[in-house]
Amino acid sequence: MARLIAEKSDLIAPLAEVFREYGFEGATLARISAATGLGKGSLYHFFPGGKEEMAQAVLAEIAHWFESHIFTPLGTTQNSAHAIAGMFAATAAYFHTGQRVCLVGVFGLNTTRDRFAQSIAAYFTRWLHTLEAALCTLGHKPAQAQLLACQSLAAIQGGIVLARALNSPQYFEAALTQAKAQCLTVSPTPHGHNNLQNS
Amino acid sequence: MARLIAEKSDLIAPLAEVFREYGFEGATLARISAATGLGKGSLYHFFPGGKEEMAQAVLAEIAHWFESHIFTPLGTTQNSAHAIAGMFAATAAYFHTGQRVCLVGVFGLNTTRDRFAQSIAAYFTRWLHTLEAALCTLGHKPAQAQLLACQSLAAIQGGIVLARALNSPQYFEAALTQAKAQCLTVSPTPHGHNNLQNS
DNA sequence: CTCATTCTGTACCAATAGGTACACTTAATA
DNA sequence: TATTAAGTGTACCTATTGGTACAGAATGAG
Repeated sequence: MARLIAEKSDLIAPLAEVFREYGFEGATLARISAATGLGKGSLYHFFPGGKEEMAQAVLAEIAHWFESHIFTPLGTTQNSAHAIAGMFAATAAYFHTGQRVCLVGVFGLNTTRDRFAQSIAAYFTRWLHTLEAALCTLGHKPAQAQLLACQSLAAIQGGIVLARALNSPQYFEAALTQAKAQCLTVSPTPHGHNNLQNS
Repeated sequence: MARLIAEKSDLIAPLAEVFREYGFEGATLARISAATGLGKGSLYHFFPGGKEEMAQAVLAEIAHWFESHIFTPLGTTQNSAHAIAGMFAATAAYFHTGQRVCLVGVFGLNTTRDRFAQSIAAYFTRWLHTLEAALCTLGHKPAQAQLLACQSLAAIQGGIVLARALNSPQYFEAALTQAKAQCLTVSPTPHGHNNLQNS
């Protein structure tokens, strides 16, 4: 069997950058071709379904990355304060402090949402629920945990919007520190199972 | 002088909706034509500069709307608690509780930003500074006011992303109530000029 | 070396993109 | 009612769009 000259997995990263920069409609095959260094022939060899299949592959890769780098650590790290702080740190790194756009969020904002509704919804619900569970473990009341998780994801996404719009990462950081502080400050702990002992 | 059959001002609203739904690149002249009910001839009569001029006109109208409905009230309303609460309410109404996208934010997320960088930056800086001033008037310390303003705008923008992605306004509301509560809860007021007297 | 498979470049396609040219209609004014 | 400017529809232009077809190059297995 012939060795693969170009690996499909090597294409995901440049593909993702093109979709991020130009959106789904603006990501023309010419731009994709330039970013990957591959002609249409190769592109359609790897992705017979065209742009739609390319975007699906990118979304799948993103889902996989977040699963192993964000969601799993968030759900398994013993010290939940560490887990949550780690999530904020990993997120800030992934999004280049807001200078790099969230592809899933961007796809959700225009009609591209209709094509990828399932992947988009899955991404955010998974994140929301994992964070919520970690917040409960930390000692937040369930209702409060739900609210904090929602607020935190909004801060991340909104921080990206502001940082991009004003072309400065400081706005991402400002939005994030507030959310992070609120997550890690557990209320007067009436009966919650607080485990801040060794953070 | 002949009366205008179609008024330029009547075109802004449908134009804005097309740009919101499809983004700048996805807003084709065919879609614009369908949304406005005007053919290319009329469109280019009103906007000789084409799509770019249309988008600029929409951004200008948005800037004007926010100036009179959000920024001016925020800066002039005597009771600053009322002013800030009013801003949140007006914002939620404008964005249809997160179901309607912020065109300025969306434009900032992809390469469209480069075309309209000035309008985009002006929109957010104006909002940021006006809110910051109102928060100071309320009694927040300057540094805290700056942080809260940034956090609030991030909550709004992030709330839109979540509400769109998950197709439910509840996420917008969740993100907003937290931010609003923090803005209106002024810290133990050591020497700040708090004016919550008749809210 | 041979061969089957994988990969790639080129040529091609119909459809649509944004934009222009211009003759035509509409309608307020004088 | 004639004039004049504003507004409109249609035809047309070139460039680019996503996508297909396919011959040929690369490559490891036998």
